[in-house]
Amino acid sequence: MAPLQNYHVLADEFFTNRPTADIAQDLLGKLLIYDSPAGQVGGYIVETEAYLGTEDPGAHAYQGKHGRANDPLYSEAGSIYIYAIRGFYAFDVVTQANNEPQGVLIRGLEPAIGESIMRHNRTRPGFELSNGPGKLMQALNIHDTKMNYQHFADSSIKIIQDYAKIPRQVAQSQRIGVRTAAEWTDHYRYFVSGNPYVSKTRKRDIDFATYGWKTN
DNA sequence: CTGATGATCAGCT
DNA sequence: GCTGATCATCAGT
Repeated sequence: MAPLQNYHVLADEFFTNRPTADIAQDLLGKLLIYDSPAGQVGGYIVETEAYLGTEDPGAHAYQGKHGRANDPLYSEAGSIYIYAIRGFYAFDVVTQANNEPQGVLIRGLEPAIGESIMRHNRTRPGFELSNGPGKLMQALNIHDTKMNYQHFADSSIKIIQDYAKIPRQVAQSQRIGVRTAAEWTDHYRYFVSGNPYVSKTRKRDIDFATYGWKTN
């Protein structure tokens, strides 16, 4: 797909007024684009995780934790929250109203725009381009938190409503790298079943014919 | 190919 | 100093 000039970012209402778990599922198939210094890059969201605020033992805002690093989570819906983890960076969309620190972690991207630029940003071959939260940030060439607090309406990163794909089947699992009580572990990671850019996908589970998208 | 292990660094205490 | 919403490597199928 060639770089896009005409599109509509997802409205603020997309990120409010319903459970963050629902928002995380509806983000699958949406196109994320980034106007990087090297040119426009982007891809389809294939894996997400929901983080549900102060009650969620896996969330950065658990028990009201609130500091400089996670403050963007407390800002308005549709804002960007980037954080550092073990030498890498990861990317969240903030959901719900101000001061309601919920968000959706973007964990996998199927490249669609500027793939050659993304490949140049990563040394690993094949699907390892962007099948994980830290990996996709390397592919986008984002290595800091400077875009924190920016809103999709006026950021060089955005998630748009045009050109979206529809998953044939959305699968769910426990969240990766989060170990908490059982009631919080089962249902908050969502992914396009059969898509190879989903992290931890086994080769035999890839649907090479459709990559897990509806084709008609 | 798959599962386990060590590396690594920003942010908090 | 310590702690991860992780990644690349390696040894065993």
